[in-house]
Amino acid sequence: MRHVTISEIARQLGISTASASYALNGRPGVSETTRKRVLDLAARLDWRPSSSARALSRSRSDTIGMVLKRDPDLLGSEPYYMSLLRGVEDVLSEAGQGLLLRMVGAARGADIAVYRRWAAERRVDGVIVLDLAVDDPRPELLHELGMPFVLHGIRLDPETGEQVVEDLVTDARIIVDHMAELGHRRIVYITGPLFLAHEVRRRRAVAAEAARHGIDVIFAECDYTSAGAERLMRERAAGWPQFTGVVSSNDVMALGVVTALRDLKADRFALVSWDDSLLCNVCVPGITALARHPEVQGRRSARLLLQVLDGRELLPEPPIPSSLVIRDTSVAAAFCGPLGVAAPVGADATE
Amino acid sequence: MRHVTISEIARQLGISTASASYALNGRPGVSETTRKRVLDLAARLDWRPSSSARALSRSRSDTIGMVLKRDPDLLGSEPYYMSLLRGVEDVLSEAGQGLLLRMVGAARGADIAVYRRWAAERRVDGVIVLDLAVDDPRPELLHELGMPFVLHGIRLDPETGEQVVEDLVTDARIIVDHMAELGHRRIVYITGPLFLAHEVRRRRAVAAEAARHGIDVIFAECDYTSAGAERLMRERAAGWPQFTGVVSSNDVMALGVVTALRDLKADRFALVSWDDSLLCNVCVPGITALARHPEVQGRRSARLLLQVLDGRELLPEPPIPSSLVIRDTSVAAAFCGPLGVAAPVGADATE
DNA sequence: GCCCTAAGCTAAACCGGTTAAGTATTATGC
DNA sequence: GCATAATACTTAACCGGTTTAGCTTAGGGC
Repeated sequence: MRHVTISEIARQLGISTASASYALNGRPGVSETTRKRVLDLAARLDWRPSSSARALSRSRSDTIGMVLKRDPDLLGSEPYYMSLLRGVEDVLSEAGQGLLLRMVGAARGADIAVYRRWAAERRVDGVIVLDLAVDDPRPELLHELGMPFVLHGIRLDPETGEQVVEDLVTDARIIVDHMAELGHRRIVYITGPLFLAHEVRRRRAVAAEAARHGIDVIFAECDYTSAGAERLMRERAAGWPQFTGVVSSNDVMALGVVTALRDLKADRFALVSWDDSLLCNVCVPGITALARHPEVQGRRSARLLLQVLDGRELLPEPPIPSSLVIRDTSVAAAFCGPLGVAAPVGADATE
Repeated sequence: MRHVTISEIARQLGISTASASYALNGRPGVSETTRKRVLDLAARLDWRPSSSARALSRSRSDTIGMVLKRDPDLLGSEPYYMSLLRGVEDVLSEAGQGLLLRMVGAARGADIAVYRRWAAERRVDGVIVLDLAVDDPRPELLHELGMPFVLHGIRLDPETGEQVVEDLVTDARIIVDHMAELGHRRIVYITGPLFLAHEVRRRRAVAAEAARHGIDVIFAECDYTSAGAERLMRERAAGWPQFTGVVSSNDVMALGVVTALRDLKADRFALVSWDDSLLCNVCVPGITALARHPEVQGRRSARLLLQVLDGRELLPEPPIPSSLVIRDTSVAAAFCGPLGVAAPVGADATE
C-alpha cells in the first residue's frame, strides 16, 4: 500500500509539485486546464495531503485539543460531557479539524503540563477550556504559550457586545421564578465545588433572583456526587425547619437529595436540578430539571475557536436558552412539608 | 514566542543537528560528554520535538484514533463509553500517544469514510474498533488500508492461546446462575440490536447457560433505549404468563423494563442488567446489575494496540472478571409474580 | 610504521507538503 | 514595434525533525 503523494501526481502529469499544490489548494498560478487535470488525477488516485507534511509546512496541525479534568467517576456519571464532546466534534469535523482528547485526574496542575506539552510540540492549534476555576491560571498560561483558546460558556452578547458568562443569569431566573410560582419562600441551594467560577456565579445569580422575589436562600456547598448530597441532606436538613424547596447544581446531586429526603420520610418536597438527563427522568419521583443544551453549547465553543484560529474577530452569539422540564418534584409549597419532616399524608402534588 | 528547535540546540553547542538528534533519542553515535551537554541544554530550553516534523520523518503520528458510532442520545446516556475512553486515554497518554476522537451518527458507512481518510492522511497510527457488527466490513477494510487495529473486547486467552471474545461467556454464566439460584425457570432476555456481533454472541451464551440449568428463555430484540424497552414490555409482557424474570442487555433498557412493570403493577419481579451504572443504583427499585469494567477493558485494548504498533506479537491477556451487584430486583421466584400481573402484596424480597 | 577498525562527528538526503522568487511566454498599451 | 504587464509554470528554499553515507581521528594488532 504505497502512498500517493503530490509528487506522484506531478510526475504523472509532467508538471512540478508546485503547480500541483497550487491547483489542489485552489490558488491562482495555474491555468484552468492544468488545474482540472490535477484535480481529476488527484480524485482518481484518492490523494489526500499527508497531515504531518501539511502541518509541518503550514505550522497548523488542524487539530484542536480538549482536556477533561475531573474525577473519573464523575465524568462517567454525568452525560453532560459526552454531549458536549459530540457538539464540539461535530463542528470540528465539518471544518476538517480533528479533536485530540486528554483526560486527567483532578490533581492540581495535571492539565497545565498537558497544555505546555501541546504547545511545545505544536500538536494542537488551539484548545477549548472547560470548567474555569476561580483565579484559574489557564487563561494566562495559554496566553503566555501563544496557544489560542476559548473559554467554554463565554460568548459576546449581541446586544451589549460584552463578554457574558453562559446563559447563567437567565438560567437562575428560570429556576427561581419556578420556585416562586410554586409558592416557596425559603429554599436551599446545593452548589457544586465553589472553586469553580461558574458555581460562584450561579450562587450570586440565584441570590440576586431570590432577592427580587423576597425569597430566603441557604447555600450549601457540595461535591457533585450523589453520596455527598445525600450525606449533606441527612446531616443538615433538620436544621432548616422553615425551608421547603431545594435547588441542586447538577443532576447527580439531585438524586442524592431524593434518596435522603425519601429516607427522612419527606415524601413531598420541591426539587429542581440545574441539569437535565436521563437520571432525572428515571428517578422516582421524576426530578424537575433545567435542560441546558450541552451539545449546542459545544457547537458554539467549537465555532468560536475556529473563528479565533482564522484570526477573525469574535462574532456575537445569541444565548442558548435552557428550558425547564417539569416533573414530579415541582411540588407547590402548600403541599410541601419542611425538609426532613414528613409531610401530611395523602396530600397530592399539584403537578 | 519563537520556538526552540533542534537546530537551535545544535547551533548553541556548535555541533550538527544529527548529533543532537542522536543524543536526544538515546541512540549510539555520540560521546557521553556530548550527549549530556545536549540533554542538559534541551532540558533547560524545554525543547520538545515538533510532533508534525517527527511524524513526517518517522511516518508515525503518535496518535491513535477511535470512532464512536452510535446515536448521539444513546452515547450521552450510557456511561460505558466515557469510562472506556478514560481507560484508553490513560494508557495512551502514558505511552506518549494522543487520542483522536471522532463521533459519527449511526448512518451506514459514516465510519468507513473516516477510516479511509485517516489512512490517506496518515493521521493516526492505528485504531480501536468498537461495537463490531455481524459481517462487519471494518476489519477487512482496515487490513486493506494497512491500518493497524484491535477489536475492542477481543483478546488472546492465556490458556488456550486462542482469540476469545470478551468475557462474555463468563458474564452469561454469572447472570444465568444468579437467576437459577433465585429459582427462576422461565426468563426473558431483552437483547440489544442483533446486528451487533456481541449481542448475537450474548444471546448464544445465554441460551447455552440456560440449557445447562434447564431454564426456558425467550429472546426479544430491542434498541438499547429506555423507551424502546418500556414499549416492548407493555406490548408483550402479557404474552409471557409463565415468565418471572428479565435480563436486559444494558442498563438503560433495564430502566424501561422497571417503568413498564411498575405501571403494570408487577411490583415484584426479578431483573438483571448486563451493565452497571449510577442508573441502576438510583432506580427504585435498585437494579441488580453485572458490573463490567469498561475502564479496565479500555486499558487492555489500548495496551494491545500499542503492542501491535510495536510489531510485537499479541500477548495473552487474562480475562477481566465482571462482578454481580445485587440490588432490589434480585427477587426469588417464590415471591415473583408472572410478568405483567400483580404479585401478592406484602411479599418481601429475599435480598 | 602500516593497516584495520571503531568511535565520534557531519553533510546531505529525505519525509511530503507549501511558497517566495525567478523565468519563459503571451497579451496589452501606446 | 517595443516596453510593460500579466499568465503559466518551475526552481529552490523551507517547515523540523531522522537517518544514511562518508569523513576524521585515535587506538590496537602485528
